[in-house]
Amino acid sequence: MYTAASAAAAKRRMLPSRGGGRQKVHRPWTLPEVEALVTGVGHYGRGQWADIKSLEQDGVAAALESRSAVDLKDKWRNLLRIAMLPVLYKRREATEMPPALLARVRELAAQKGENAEGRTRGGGGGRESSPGRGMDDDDATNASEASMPASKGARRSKHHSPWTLTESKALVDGVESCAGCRWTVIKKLGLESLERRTAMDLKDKWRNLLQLASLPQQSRRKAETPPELLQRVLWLEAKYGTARRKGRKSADKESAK
DNA sequence: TTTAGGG
DNA sequence: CCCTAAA
Repeated sequence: MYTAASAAAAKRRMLPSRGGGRQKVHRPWTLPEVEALVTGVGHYGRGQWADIKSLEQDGVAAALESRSAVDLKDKWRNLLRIAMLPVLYKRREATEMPPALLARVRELAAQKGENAEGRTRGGGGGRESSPGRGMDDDDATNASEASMPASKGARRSKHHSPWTLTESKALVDGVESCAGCRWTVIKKLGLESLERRTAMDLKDKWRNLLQLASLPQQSRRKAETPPELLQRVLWLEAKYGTARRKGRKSADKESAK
């Protein structure tokens, strides 16, 4: 909270040897900087902070030269709060922020959660055309999409692979029913929820679930993944994990348990 | 290395 | 702004 934040700030402030240069001492954002940030988000969308920082167009890169990608991310978050809950920032920067700019922020924020990337992995003819992914296909409001370079979709090999709880559950179900078989086999079970995930994705996710399940709840980020599911992960891993690594069917494990 | 969130 | 889990 504030105590921790201020404490960290104080600690930071007193540390004499902050090294060779930047002192990182609260540098209020100037209007030009904020405008550059907004322009950047308008071009690449939220995220892509590194790209925005390098955007030469309109002098965005120049204006944000002294700000790191993380700074951009933090500032955007603050701008969003100011734009969405003005009442909570009455006598602050909000008053110095041009209403039109805040309106633009809200506009960009409403720009939908961006287009989901097209996972193209492995060579096994992954067709994944995503038939019914549509939760809400309202793209009619993509007014500024035209100004956005096709940079999202082409260079989306990394970053973001938001697994939904439904997918995670499906994965656990798959592991359970497959009893120690390979990920490629689980993939072939044809679970609808796992349509857009490759065998490697399943492996990676399972690894993450395992890590999550192994961490003390105190260390867990949010409460996204239900403890019950994580519990099942631990149980299934203990039961079939070894078998999977050895490439066996573990028919004996069944009774051994 | 970069991004997302909590601190 | 910092710290750090995730990817």
